[in-house]
Parts: sequence; structure tokens; C-alpha cells
Amino acid sequence: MTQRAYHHGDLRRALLDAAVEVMAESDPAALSLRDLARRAGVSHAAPAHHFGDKAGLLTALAAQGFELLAEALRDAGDDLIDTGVAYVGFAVRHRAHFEVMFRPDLYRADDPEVAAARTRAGELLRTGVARRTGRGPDVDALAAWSIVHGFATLWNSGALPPRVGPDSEAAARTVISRLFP
Amino acid sequence: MTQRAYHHGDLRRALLDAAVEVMAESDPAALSLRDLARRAGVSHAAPAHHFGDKAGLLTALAAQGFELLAEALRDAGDDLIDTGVAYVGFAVRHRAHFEVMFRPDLYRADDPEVAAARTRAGELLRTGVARRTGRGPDVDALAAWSIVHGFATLWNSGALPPRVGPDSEAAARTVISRLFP
DNA sequence: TGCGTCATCTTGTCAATGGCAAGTTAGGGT
DNA sequence: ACCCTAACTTGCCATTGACAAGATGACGCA
Repeated sequence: MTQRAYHHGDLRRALLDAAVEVMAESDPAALSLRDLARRAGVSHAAPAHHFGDKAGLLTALAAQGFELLAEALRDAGDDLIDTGVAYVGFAVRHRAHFEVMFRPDLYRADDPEVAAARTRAGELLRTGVARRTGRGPDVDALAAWSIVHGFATLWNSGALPPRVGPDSEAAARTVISRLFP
Repeated sequence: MTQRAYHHGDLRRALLDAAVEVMAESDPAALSLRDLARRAGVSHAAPAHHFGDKAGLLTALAAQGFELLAEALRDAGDDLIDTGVAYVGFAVRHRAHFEVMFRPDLYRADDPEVAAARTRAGELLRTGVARRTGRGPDVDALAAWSIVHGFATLWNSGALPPRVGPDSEAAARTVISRLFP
């Protein structure tokens, strides 16, 4: 979409999509550029042209992820609890993006596009918390971020007992409400 | 220590230690068995004898990690806040173990030794929370686990702003106190 | 002492991967 | 018609994980 490609059509997007698909059931590090190329029907060196190297691809994916997160937080509205639930919803729905985003050693975290998207998402998160203040907005913000991030991480890693149930967002709502009654 | 080795001395332990050292500044997946072998001064195939494959090594590391976590939680005493701080302290101090432990796709999570150690640590965590009950121990336990796990994860990933300060455990104490005032 | 046995470790090999270099193809502007 | 440049390909190399087969050395036992 960014720019019509000649041979393939839109290889850049195809590779990113394939990466997300592959990572849906495995680790970001287990991802193989050559496998992505095969899935897209191009040669093994084609990805390098668009992303330079593996870190470049993951950088693009992280940037996309932070933009998706910002979008999800914006759509959640003004309520703090809803914002937290949206954070968890994003992490579960876009598991691959989420995992990459918070593993800065896998990509170029100082990439300007990533940094900008991260800042945008961060501000949305902070303003969401700022609306309801307790003993200091900093502590509240950090506690809120920690609890939603932790819940999302534990959920995605499969560490939570089955007793929690299958609905991640409902469970998240209960947990977050415990922090902000 | 487990069993005197012949050529090396205690290769199994040496490899695990080297793995922790390497992972201190990089991803678990970036770890190379051959590199560990080089560091230990043995041939590239020596690790396979002790661990089978890479997943085997990480399985051993995860088991060790859960045992260390259980130990840290036990040493923390009876107070809920102290237990949470100890959780964060473990995650920061044993970063490599912690990262592997919660990435089950990297190792054999159904390994009996790992499962046993995980259960032990889980019980310590749960009994720590059970002492102070709010609107239901389940919610409290899940919220407590989420907030400490999230804080630890964010801290280790470097995602937290510098404003939080350099003392992870002090910051953790403040955050956890927000959940259990 | 001599012998077997077995865990420990080595050497050799293979397919797969990431990354680099050099060549090829195909639009699009002039 | 021409060239220019982005988009891809082919070919290559070092590294890695995994496997197979062999070498080594400690230990028990006769």
C-alpha cells in the first residue's frame, strides 16, 4: 500500500503479515526470514531489501504494534478501567506484535518511527490514568501499567491457571477493578 | 557437584553458569550451544550429552529458576508486600532465569522437575497472598501476581522511564503498596 | 593386574539460517 | 528510445543445532 511493488505486489506488507502469522504460535526469535520469503513466494534474499535484516523486520513490526496499541487505547474511550482492558485486549489479540514490542534487544528500539509510535501510545496510557488520581499520578500510572502488563504477559505465556476462565478481558476487568475500586 | 565429571570437572554446571552469563545481556534465544561449549573449553557436541538439545538446557535452567524463586519467596518472610518485593528482586537479580521461566515455548514445560519446582513456587506465592484477603483470595492473588510480574517485566525490558529511579525493589514496594494499602 | 563397561567427551557431517555481494528485471520519467 | 532506480534473484560463506560414530578414561570386578 505504501508503494506498489513491481514483481510481487506488496511484498513488504506480505512479509509482515506472514511474520505475524508465524509468530502467532511460536517465538519471535524462532522466526526465519527464509521461511517468510518462501511463504510470500519470493527468493530468500528478498526480505533483506525491504528490511535490511531480521532486526529491521522486527523494528517495522514493533512500530506497527505501537500504532495498533495507540489506536486500541484511543478507541477504548475515557474510562480508566476500559483503557486497561483495552491494553490487555490488544496484547491478546496482537500477541506477536506485543511480544516483539517489549523485547527491545530484538529490534532497533531507537528507530525514530518506533520511538514516535511508542511515545504516542505511552501518552494515551498516561492520560488515561491521569483522570483518576490517588496518592500521586506517577504511582497510579506505574501501578496501572504494571498490573495490565503483567496480566497480559501471564495470560499470553499460558502461566495462568485454567480457573481464571477463557475470557481474558473479563478477567482483566476484575483484576484492574481491584486496583481502582 | 551432582556427579564428578571426568574430563572437565563439572561441565553441566559450567554450561548452565555460562548460559546465565551470556543471557545476562542478551535474549535466551540468542544463546548458542556452541558458544557455551567454547566458553567451557569443550567440543561443540559436549552440551548435547548433558542436555540433549537446546530446549533441554533451557529446561534445566527453568527448573533451577523456579527453585531459586521459591527460595527467594521463602526468605522473604510472611509479609505480603515483602513477598512481592522479593518476586521483583528475583526477576531483576536472576534476569536470565526469569526470562526463560515464562517463555514455555523455549523449553519443555511439562518436564516433571520443572513442574514440581513451579508448583512449589506457586504455592508460596499463593499462601503469601492468602494471609491478607480482600474481596476474594483469587482476585487478590491474581492482581498481586499481575502487578509484580508486570513491574518486573517492564523493569527488565527497560521500558520504564528513568524517573522511576534506579532501585527496583524500592519502586516495587511503592507500587505494590498501592494495591495493598 | 587385567578386562570390560559405561558415562563422558570428540570428530565429522548435514541441513538450515542470516547476511553479504553481484547480477537481473521491470516500471517510470525524460 | 533510453536510462535509472527500485525490486528482486542467484550464489556464496560462516554459524548453528542436531545427529552419528568413534575415542577416552574412571571404576568395578575377577
